[in-house]
Amino acid sequence: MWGMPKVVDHNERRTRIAEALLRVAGEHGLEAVSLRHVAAEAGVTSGMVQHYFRTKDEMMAFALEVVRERSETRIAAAAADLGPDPAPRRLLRTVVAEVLPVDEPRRADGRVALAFLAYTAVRPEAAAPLRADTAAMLAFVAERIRAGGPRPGIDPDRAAVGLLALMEGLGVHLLGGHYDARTALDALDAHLDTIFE
Amino acid sequence: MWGMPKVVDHNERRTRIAEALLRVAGEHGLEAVSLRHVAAEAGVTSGMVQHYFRTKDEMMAFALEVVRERSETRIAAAAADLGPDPAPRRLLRTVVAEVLPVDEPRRADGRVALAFLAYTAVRPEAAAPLRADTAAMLAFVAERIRAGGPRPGIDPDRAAVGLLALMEGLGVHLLGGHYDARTALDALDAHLDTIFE
DNA sequence: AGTTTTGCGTTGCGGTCGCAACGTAACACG
DNA sequence: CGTGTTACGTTGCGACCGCAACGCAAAACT
Repeated sequence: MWGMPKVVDHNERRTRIAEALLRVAGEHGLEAVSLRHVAAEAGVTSGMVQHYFRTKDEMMAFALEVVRERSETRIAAAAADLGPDPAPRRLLRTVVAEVLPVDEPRRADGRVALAFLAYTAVRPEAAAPLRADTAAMLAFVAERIRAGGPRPGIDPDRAAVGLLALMEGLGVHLLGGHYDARTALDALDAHLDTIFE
Repeated sequence: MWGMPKVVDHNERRTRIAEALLRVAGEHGLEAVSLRHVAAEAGVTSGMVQHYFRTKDEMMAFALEVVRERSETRIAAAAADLGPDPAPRRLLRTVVAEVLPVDEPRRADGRVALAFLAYTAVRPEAAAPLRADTAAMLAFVAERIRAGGPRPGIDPDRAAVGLLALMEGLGVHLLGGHYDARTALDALDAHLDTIFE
């Protein structure tokens, strides 16, 4: 990345702007996301935002990408904290619990994710990366279930679908304040009990 | 065109406008919901919309109420179709499957519900009715599980949380096109297998 | 040194937004 | 028959929107 008139990490600026977008979206929803608003949150001029994103849709798509990478990183870190070769059940429980919106930072991320979910539901062309993400997670979870000695009669692929759906649903309900973190975690553990011995 | 200038069913008009709002939201998301747009969809002037809803927030809140009542009606109808005293497991499976976005009309409703979920996540003051709704469902499901002879070791309240979360998650994933209806229904049945004999 | 390229700010245009204000027509009621 | 009330329609204002256009400074290349 050499030889450009000004030495600026293009991608880093885009990321910084996208993070401002995510902050705005986490607080007031995606409908509050405008070029000027995001620019103000990022502490730059709206002209600069337009310099790094030719269109708003482009900015949105990039922000969605940032969200995905961020949660991927977070999950990987949580998994790494368990040390090498953790027991599958413990791994899955840790990863899922890590994503659940149980404290404010995680709730903010959850609100952003929910907003983008509704966003992609109406713009199918932007939903592809999310689909790929879930497919990867599905394969990973199924593999871990297989490796963890599931109860007899448990189909790992089916169980993976169930576990991820449970995670999503618990997240949504937690965000809505329908019950507290303990209730959600208890339900998670009870579900894991039905998969593993 | 008959004489009605004075004698008008206030609530019926509000509902008709709200339904137009839901159609707009289902197609283009909540951010496309504006007074003029909703008015056009409803085939009335924007002035009339303002006559029935003093503010946009008021219109939103009413529309949310309509969504809730509508799904409540739909669920009750599905339950009634099973005749008197249906087996709890069959009841629960029918009700949950009824709500899953497996065909276009249900997908449209699902998109609306998802949009409002993201909406209330950022406007906590509008989330109360949703919370009450889930609480009622939770109680109903737990009671049905209790009545259906759950497997030993199953706590009905915990299981109710799990089942409703699974339903929510399967719905979201179906909306995103992450897998097809059969996969979701298989996961649902597998989950019910872990609750009942 | 001069040219080019890039980074970034400023301005403003056409459009849409929520909403208040006002006008009007048809009824209800005295 | 006049008066108030309800049910709309119309207009327009101030704010905000995305985005194009243009200007300019500074760094890189020749």
